[in-house]
Amino acid sequence: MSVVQRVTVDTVIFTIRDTELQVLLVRRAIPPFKSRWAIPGGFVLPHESLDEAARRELREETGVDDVWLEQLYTFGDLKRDPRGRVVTVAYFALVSPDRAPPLAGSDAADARWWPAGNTPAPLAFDHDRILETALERLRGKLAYTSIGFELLPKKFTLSQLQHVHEAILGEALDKRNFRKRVDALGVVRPLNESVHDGAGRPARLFAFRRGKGR
Amino acid sequence: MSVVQRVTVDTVIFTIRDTELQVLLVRRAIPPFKSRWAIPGGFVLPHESLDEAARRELREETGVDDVWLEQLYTFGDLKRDPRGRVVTVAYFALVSPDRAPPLAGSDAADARWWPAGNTPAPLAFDHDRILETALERLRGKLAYTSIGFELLPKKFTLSQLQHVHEAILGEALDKRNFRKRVDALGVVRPLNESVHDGAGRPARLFAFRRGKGR
DNA sequence: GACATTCGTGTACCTACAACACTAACTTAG
DNA sequence: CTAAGTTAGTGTTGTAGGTACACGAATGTC
Repeated sequence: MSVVQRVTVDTVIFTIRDTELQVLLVRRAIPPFKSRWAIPGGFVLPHESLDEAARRELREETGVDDVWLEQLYTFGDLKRDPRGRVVTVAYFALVSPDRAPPLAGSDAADARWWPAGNTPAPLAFDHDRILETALERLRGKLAYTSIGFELLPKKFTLSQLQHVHEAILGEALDKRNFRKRVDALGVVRPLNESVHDGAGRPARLFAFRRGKGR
Repeated sequence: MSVVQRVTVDTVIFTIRDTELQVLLVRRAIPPFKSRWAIPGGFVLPHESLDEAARRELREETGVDDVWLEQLYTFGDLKRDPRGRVVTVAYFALVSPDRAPPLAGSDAADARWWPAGNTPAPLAFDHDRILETALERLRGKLAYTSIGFELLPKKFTLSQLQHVHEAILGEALDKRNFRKRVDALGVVRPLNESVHDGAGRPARLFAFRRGKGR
């Protein structure tokens, strides 16, 4: 059979750090695009499904597992890789900051978190486009799903949740309207605990009421 | 390089026939799944992008080009093909009934349109799942895009447009509310023509105001 | 010309979203 | 210990969009 292709998975890994949406990038050590930053990824091995390959990559880069992982889009332009055609199945992952490693990266020495809106462009390959696609999807799903909770620890305050939404959407939200909407969704459960970080009144902790996943 | 895979594109081709959403299937002439019905598709050739491969398949099956074509999802489970792993990038296409060939199929002798909700299950491979995914996407996009127009000729009546939506959603819609919504969208332009098919009052014809594409 | 068929139109209710400001609980500085 | 600073928490009102609902108009058929 001669119609074979090289197939990779690339995973856009998001987290929240410093009340900001950040993305994990690795610096390429070898050509092509040597020393440019790239979305972590690698070849799909013969014995694993696409989802398994994405999960393996994620584990290798961050050490975490059991996080939100979703297929994004498949890119297969002829000239996206100068070495010849490589089809890449892009995924995106959401890692809560309490599980995300501070500096990340076990194998790639040069790996770090970058603000999602301020990456060291241009990235390698067509990765700017992949990142842009991931951001669009993330923003789109925020409105009509509970995906925002994936970026928070199990216990969180409503202000933290609001900051996540604001970081992703890039705009300020009204506190009362936000809390009203969250309440109407019925997906959070108040706990009998508070936290007090720094100044101000202590905040009630909440937990996500899982419908499925996580 | 040993990490290579077989990659195919499969295209779910929709049209409207007899005021019903229908899908084009081909009957397999060879194993595996010999004589089972399947979504048309084929291998991606080395010199073409994924989009080009999908467009070529569509042209080969239906003879049409220049129709709505959108990438759906990529399926790469290990056992979706008994011969070994084949990654398939699924697309879906919307063909208006005035361009869709009545019986369709140039190369595959056994090709025909089936009601989308009543296909000869089980289909070959994981094609039932692919079809289901395509239907979900189509229903989802109907609400917030102008995708419904892709399934109509250039000139159409509002009743026809409503029938398209009802066929896809599988439920009856209120005529006045539907027209109000279409009018509010501002994407149709009334023509100074009417059609009269069979009985009843003649219907005004409308045209789609293209914002992009088609 | 009576009947069947499809086209075309408006109003009232209700629900979801947007705008908007103050009090509560705690820490820090003086 | 008191005043000032900081973050948490809470309701109401207006508006826009969605849903429910019924009849006259234009044509063909018997």
